[in-house]
Amino acid sequence: MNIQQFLERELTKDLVKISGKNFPAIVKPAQRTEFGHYQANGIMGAAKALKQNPRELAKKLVSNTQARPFETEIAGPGFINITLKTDFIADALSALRSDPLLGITKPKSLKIVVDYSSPNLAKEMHIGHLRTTTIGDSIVRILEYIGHDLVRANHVGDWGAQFGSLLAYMDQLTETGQSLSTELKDLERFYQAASALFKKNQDFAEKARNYVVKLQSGDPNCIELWKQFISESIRHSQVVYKTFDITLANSDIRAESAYNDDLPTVVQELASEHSLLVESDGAKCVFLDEFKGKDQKPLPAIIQKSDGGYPYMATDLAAARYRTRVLKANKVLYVVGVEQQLHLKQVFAVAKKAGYIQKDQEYKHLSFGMVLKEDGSRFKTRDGADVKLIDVVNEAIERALALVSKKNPSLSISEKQKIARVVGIGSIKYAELSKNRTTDYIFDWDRMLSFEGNTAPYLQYSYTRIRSLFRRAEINSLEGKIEITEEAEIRLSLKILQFPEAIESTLEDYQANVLCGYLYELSGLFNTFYERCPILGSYNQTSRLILCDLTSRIIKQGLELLGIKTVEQM
RNA sequence: GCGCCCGUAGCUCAAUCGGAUAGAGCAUCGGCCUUCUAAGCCGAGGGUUGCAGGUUCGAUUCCUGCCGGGCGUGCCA
Repeated sequence: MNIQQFLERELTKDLVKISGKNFPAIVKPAQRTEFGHYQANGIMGAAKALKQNPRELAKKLVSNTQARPFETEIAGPGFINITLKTDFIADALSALRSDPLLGITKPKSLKIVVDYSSPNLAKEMHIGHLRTTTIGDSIVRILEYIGHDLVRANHVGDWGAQFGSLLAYMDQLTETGQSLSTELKDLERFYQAASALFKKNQDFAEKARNYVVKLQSGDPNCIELWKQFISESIRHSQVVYKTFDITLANSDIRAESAYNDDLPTVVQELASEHSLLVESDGAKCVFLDEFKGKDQKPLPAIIQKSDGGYPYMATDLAAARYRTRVLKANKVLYVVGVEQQLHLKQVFAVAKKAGYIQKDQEYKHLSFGMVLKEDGSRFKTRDGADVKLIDVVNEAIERALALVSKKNPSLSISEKQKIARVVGIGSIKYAELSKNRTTDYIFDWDRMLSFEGNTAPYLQYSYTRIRSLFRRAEINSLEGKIEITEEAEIRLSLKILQFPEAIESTLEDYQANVLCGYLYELSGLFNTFYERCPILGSYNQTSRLILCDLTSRIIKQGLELLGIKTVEQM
């Protein structure tokens, strides 16, 4: 049950009754503890529209009480403060215990495509892929959890000019008798070596350009080399996904090249069926009024280049077409950097005109800011200075191992390693997810891998405290009345009951930091409760253990929705 | 030039889409481990929310103008 929605319904019903008009009660969680548990803010607005005194209106609303499970009180200019009765809270907690969804009401199931991670296979995954991969994976997990039908779309870049020099380099290595598999182990170095050759050696550059043509014309030898490179590169990224607990599987990959055969069709459909295509300077373009470039000139969406090649606009349109027609998606979410905003706007606009996006579908760009260095400058994409994602992950695990060894030296090596992995990976993901996704991200080892405060380890640690209690308690059933009396118990209980609200707010704009904030508050309230209220051996041990149990279930589930694991001790 | 985004405590970030006295963490300072894991808890200091106007009972939030920063702006992705 969503208490906020319950209160909203109840009070809005009453407000409509006394005002005769359809005013919402606007119920929100109380901002300060002295204001109770929730507050209704809609009375002031309603009173203004009715030209009435807000406090008078509030008085009517408050006195219009039948048997309500909450107390109301007028405050300030016309707020209504709402305090839930402890019986109500206890009953709601009881109901929650048997609910595998922890209070969430499943919405109507939709088919949702999430386009995320989508690395360029010509490069090794680097820190820039952290955001799309972590955010996308979390959104997928949350949407799936509440019952939607998810398609993970890993739209990897496996086509285009950058493969020319890679293939030429592969060819050259084979000719000189070097082991390809050895060289491909470090893709980043491989790419750098190839691009260095491209710059330095004119013959090589010529060969590379040749390879692009050969690749695009489907030359069998060339395709064979290409396939070898791609499968090696995919293997690399799957290792990163597995290490980093990302749910993307090989089968989630639908690469750019998968749309190759559709590209001429897209061009043809845009031209003949929709008359959208215009030739301009030799390129086939779609001009839409809403896009203006420099000097107010019309800005084209280039579908086919003057040399006959297809830019990613074409591929993205083909992908939209596929997602609509074949996948029949209700919703498509693109977890892509903010710098692609204009591009995606164009894709969506052209796709709508072409009927690749239907009126009842929602295509949405979930943008995120860039990864910056400490000095605020941008991580460059082609100078080879990018930090490999796998290195970040490994360093996090190392740091976590050092910390757990210090904090809990008595654990066995294998236990420490297991904990270090869970804590290290959790820290990186949480550092990313706990921030508003739309702002830029400053990459800082120390900050990212600090394990204090509002971090994954804090939540994971709270969880282990609870698990430790249950290990000590040695009980196998938790049957008994829930009795909450202490302030710390009430506040914790209320937060427990707000899990559905947290999930819903998170999904309003797909902001994982809302869920992070909720889990952090939950853990904080638990730790306060833990300090203030004795649990084992106390007069209401069972009731308190029930609170502990619910807290741990939510932390575990909530972290899982963020792609973060828990351990039993740390 | 034009379009979009951002500017909140020394630092990193919140503020549930207009609500009450702008909150956390880090850092600084002080207290709490012979009792359930101190990766914890309790407390203190720290703010003209870039600036100036406007809208209204009420603005970090909406509007206008400035200042500062970023990204994008026809054949890379």
